Amino acid sequence: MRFVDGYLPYLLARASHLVSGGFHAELHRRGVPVGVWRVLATLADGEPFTVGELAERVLMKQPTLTKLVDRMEADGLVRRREVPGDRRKVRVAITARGRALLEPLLAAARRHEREILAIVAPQEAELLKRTLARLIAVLAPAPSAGEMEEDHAEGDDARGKQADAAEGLAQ
Amino acid sequence: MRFVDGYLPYLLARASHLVSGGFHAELHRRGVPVGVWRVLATLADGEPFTVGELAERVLMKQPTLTKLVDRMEADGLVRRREVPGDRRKVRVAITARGRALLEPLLAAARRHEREILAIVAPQEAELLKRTLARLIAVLAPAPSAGEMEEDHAEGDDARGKQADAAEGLAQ
DNA sequence: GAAAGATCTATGAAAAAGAATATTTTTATG
DNA sequence: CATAAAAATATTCTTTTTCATAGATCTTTC
Repeated sequence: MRFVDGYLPYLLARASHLVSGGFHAELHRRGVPVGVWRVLATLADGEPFTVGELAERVLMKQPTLTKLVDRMEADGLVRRREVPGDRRKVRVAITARGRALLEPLLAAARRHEREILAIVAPQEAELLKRTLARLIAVLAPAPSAGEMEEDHAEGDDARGKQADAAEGLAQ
Repeated sequence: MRFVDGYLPYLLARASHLVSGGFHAELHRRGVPVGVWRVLATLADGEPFTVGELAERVLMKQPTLTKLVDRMEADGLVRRREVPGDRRKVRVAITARGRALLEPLLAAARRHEREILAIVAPQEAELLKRTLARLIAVLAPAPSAGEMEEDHAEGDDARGKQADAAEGLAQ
C-alpha cells in the first residue's frame, strides 16, 4: 500500500474531490460555475454575510470572492448592501433571482448527498460528519463570542421567498 | 442550522481546506508552490507515473499538470521519460534535486499530520481514515485488474526504494 | 483628540487554471 | 491492410485566481 493512502490530508482532499466531483459535473451540465453554487448555497437561508465572512465560508481568497460577487451582482444573483455600523464593510445577500437559480440546485445537491451517504453505513456517516465538524471547529479561527454582531434587522428588500425566474449567468 | 453546515460535501471540503491550510502556509514560507509539493510527494518513492496517472493522483486537470511538469522540469525537479511500449505516453519521475527539495517538506508534513491527528481521538481518527478510504474506493474509477500494466523494469535511475520513504500529500 | 496602526474591500498586473482542440500514436473494425 | 475510432499528451486562447497594494474607515494609544 502506498503511504499516501493513509495520510489524512490526502484522504480528505481526495475524498472531497471525488465526492464533489459528481455534483460539479451536474453543475457543469447546467452551466453554473462552482463558485456561484457555493456562494448561493451559503446565502441560501437569507442571512447576508460580509465579503470577508463569505470568502472564508466558500474557501476562497478575498480578492477572488470580490470579483465573483462582482459578476454575480451583474447577473442579479446577489446584491451588496452597506453595513450600518461600519462603512468599510459590505454585506452580500441573495436576491430573488439568485434564489430561483439556487432552488433546483439545492434539490439536486440533496439527491447527490443521499447517493454519497448510501455508500457508508448510516451510523458511520453520522460519525464522519461529527468528526469533520470537530476538525473544522478546532481549526477554523472561530469568532469569539464578543466579536459577534446581531443587528441585521433591516427588512428593506421585501425579499419574498418566491422567486422570479433564473436566467443568464456569467461565470 | 444552515444548509451547508450539515452538507457532507461542504464538511469534507472545509475540513480538507483547513487541514491542509496549515501546511500550505508552511510551504508558502519556504517558497514552494502547493502543486510542486503534491507532485513531488506523489513521486517520492521513485516510481514514475504517466502524465495522466499523475494528474488524477494530484487532483489536477491534465493540461494543468502538463504545464506544471513543464515548469518543474525546467527547474530540474522532475524529468520526463518515454515509455517503452507506448510512444504516446510519458513517465514523470523525480530527480535528485527534486528529492533534495522534497525531503524537509516530508518531515514537516509528518509533523503537521501528527498535530492534526491530535485533535480527534485515536480510534475516531482510525475510523475517519477508513471511512474516507471507502468513499474513495467506491467513487474513484478504479482500474480493473485487466488494465494494470506491470513493466516499468528499466532500473536506470538507481532509485533505491530504501531510504526515501514515500509520504505526504496534501491538497 | 490626533496620530499610528489595524481592518476591510477593491483594484491592477501577473500567474495559473480551464475549455476546447490539435497532434501523434494505438487499437479496433471491416 | 486500411481506415476509423480511441487514447495520451501538448497547445492555444480565454477566464479566473493570486499577490501585492491602494483607499477608506475604524480603533487604539498617548
